[in-house]
Amino acid sequence: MTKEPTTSVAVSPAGEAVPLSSRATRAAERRAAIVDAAMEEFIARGFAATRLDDIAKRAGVAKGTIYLHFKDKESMFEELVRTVIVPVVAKLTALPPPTGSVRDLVEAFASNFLKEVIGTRRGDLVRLIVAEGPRFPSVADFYYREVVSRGIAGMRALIELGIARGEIRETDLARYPQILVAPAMIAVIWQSLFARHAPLDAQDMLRVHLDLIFGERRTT
Amino acid sequence: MTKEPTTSVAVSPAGEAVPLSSRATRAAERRAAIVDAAMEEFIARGFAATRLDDIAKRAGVAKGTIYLHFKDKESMFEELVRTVIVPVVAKLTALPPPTGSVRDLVEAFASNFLKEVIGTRRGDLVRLIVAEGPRFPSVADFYYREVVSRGIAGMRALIELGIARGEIRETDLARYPQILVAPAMIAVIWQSLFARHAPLDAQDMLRVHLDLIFGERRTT
Amino acid sequence: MTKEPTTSVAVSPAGEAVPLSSRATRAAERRAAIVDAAMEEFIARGFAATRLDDIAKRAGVAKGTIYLHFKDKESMFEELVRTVIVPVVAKLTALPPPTGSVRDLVEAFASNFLKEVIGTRRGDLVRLIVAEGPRFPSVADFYYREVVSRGIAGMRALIELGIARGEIRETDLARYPQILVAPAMIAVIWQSLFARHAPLDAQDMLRVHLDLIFGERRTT
Amino acid sequence: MTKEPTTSVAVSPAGEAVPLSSRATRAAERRAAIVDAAMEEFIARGFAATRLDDIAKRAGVAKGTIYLHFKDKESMFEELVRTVIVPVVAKLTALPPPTGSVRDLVEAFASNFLKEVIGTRRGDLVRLIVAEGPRFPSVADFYYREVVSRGIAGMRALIELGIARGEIRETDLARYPQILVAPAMIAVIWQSLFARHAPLDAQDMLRVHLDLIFGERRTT
DNA sequence: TATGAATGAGTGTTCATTCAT
DNA sequence: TATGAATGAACACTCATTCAT
Repeated sequence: MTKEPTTSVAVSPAGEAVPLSSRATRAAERRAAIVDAAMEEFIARGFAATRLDDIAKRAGVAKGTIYLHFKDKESMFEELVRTVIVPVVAKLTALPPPTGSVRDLVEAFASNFLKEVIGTRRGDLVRLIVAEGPRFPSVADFYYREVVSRGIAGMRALIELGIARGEIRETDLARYPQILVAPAMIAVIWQSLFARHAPLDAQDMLRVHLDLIFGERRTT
Repeated sequence: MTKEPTTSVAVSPAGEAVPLSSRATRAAERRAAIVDAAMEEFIARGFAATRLDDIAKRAGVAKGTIYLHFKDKESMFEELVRTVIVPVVAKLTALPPPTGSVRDLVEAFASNFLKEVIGTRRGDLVRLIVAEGPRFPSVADFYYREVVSRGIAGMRALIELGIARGEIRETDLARYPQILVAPAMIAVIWQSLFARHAPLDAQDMLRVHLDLIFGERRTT
Repeated sequence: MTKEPTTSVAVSPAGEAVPLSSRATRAAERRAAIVDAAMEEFIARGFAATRLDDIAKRAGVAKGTIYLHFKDKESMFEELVRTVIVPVVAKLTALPPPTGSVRDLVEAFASNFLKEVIGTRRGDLVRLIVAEGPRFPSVADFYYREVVSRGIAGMRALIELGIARGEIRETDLARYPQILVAPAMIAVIWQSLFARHAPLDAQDMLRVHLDLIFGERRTT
Repeated sequence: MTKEPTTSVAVSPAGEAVPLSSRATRAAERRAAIVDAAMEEFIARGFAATRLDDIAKRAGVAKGTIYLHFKDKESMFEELVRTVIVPVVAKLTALPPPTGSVRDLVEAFASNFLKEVIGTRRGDLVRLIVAEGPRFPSVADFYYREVVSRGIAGMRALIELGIARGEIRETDLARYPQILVAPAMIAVIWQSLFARHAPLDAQDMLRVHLDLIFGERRTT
């Protein structure tokens, strides 16, 4: 994903293959390559310790090229987070059809989260935001506005639905949707930090947690 | 606490009047001042962005002095985390008398955690470790060994006791003590990142979470 | 003059209506636009601090276009000075008819100089040459050969005429025509540097200077 | 002058020679070395084209050392001009005893100027200020305030004295002391730019100029 | 032991120049 | 011919580390 940013369709300098990559396309590809590479590096080393040289090398572009797309290192970091988060938000907003039990909904959600976030680049991004948030208020703000507040609102709606339908007994839970997602967040962080000491079966843990909330065991 | 480290009469963790500071005492004081200052700076800026100059200034010592106590910046960071964590571990190990209900125990624990960690320097330390862990495996290792694994073990013991006594119904919880502490960890991180967007009543949230686990409401 | 260089109908130094701009005309226009823009920028910032980007933007051409007209930044600077200086030299050479007194001649000359040079772009060019001369020997050489030596020769001729006619008493002046033009040069530099501190009435100053040389007061 | 900035008294690592250079002295020496080196480089290349690396090398210090004495390149340039100009001002202010004729005074002054400025580093400094003044208003301001305005005032006083004593006929000259110094300034610039094309006998030229002002020839 | 001046490798950023389109 | 995206060498400035005092 990060390795081959240079050509989109044809490589042959001869010409037979149609050069489908317009100037704009090429530019977009380069930008994407830079974003990917930067993501990788920022996650691995944090903002301050990341060298633009390394990003450029990894992206397969010259250092100066970065400055055609981003004002400076800080803006790059900020825009990067935005760029990467937006599609996640999109998926998050694309709520699944409200059929079946609330538990099913939440479980589907959790399952998706497990697949898409925990142990992936996106999970590392969460850790990155936790790490750099205090030094990048704009990033923390953006993340709160776009992800956290929406996520909390969505969870709250689900919880209230669960309460209304009698699936959830603990009515106060609606005041703290954070509780619903806390184990998932912990799982994300755990995988980054302690996976090699004690691997965590995130899926099973989340199931137990849902049992706690929805009251009964599910036979998977 | 961090501002006046140069005093030669000293406070001493215990409290008796100190004999006017021997050479060794002076050295220990200086080291403590450096540790305090470094803690503050590392938390505020992260490892890479922290300047030894600033640490020295804040500690009231010359830059060179730091090198009389620590080999280099990395070692300082690693030892620092150890130094600061040890007393926390001590308290954590000093488990309270096993009288009363398990819920009472856990609640006392949570209350202590609220007071001692959330919204304090120590809470920030947790975030710091999350942030820098991947780049400082030794720190992550140490933290896992000294804090996390012990904490998990302790929680598991409590949970098993709760199950044995019939206070906790969800027997699988013993497999994932992380669930018990997840909301507390989330609260720590939340305060660092989103407090100004949406302040979180950590105490109330933890109570709701315990209601979930222990099944019934507590009248505070 | 510098703002709208892209016009395709053109002005042509002469004045006749231009035949809708041939390819060659277009090229000449572009080159002129670049020269104007470069002049402006070099004067404002000096050679080293001037960016080709800015010149291109001001000239309304792409950066690469500059390289179709000039080999590189240095050549551009050198050719630029030549290009701008040539018409000045032309005027200077077009000595006015030698009628009337020498003082009248010199005064006409000074008056022209005041109008055409002091406080104008051309005056700034003089300062630019003073500034960059040492780093651009070819420019200094060219300027000396085309402007200074001719000017000195011309002044000397005038002075000798003045001496022959008895208008100038100080015969040694012929050895140092620089003295004749010194106040004018100082006025040029003064306007660039100190005008806002203490504006200088160049015209009046030159009159006083001529009184000094020609011995009597002139009633303006 | 610029080459040996490192030790002030003794070199021998042995120790017999008294190490007269205190810490403060050493620092002052280093600063002086940097100032000298910077002066040399700025004069040779102008502000923008001068590399701190070269200044450091020439001064015999590490690049970082420069930043112990100056905030950045700009401040260095500004302070440099101040530092170098101040002693000149001092001499200028130390007006010679007002005995003898005004012409004698002015001639002494000119003679001193010839020796101390024309063809020396200080003369180049004047050219440097002319060159960089527009981009460093603070430098132009300082130069005007400390040198130009004082110089003009001093010259005017002399001229008025000359008029009062009947040595100077042209009473309007008092309004433009610039005329008095113009040839000297021109000489300074001429030496920097055109000396190799046509060397100028500045001393003789100034004498002719004074003849013009004071009316009669002096037998040297 | 403590200092802080000095060092110089390292990094973000700029900009003249090139070249595929 | 004209473009402007891409390049990468160059440069100002920083900061961990050393060491003479």
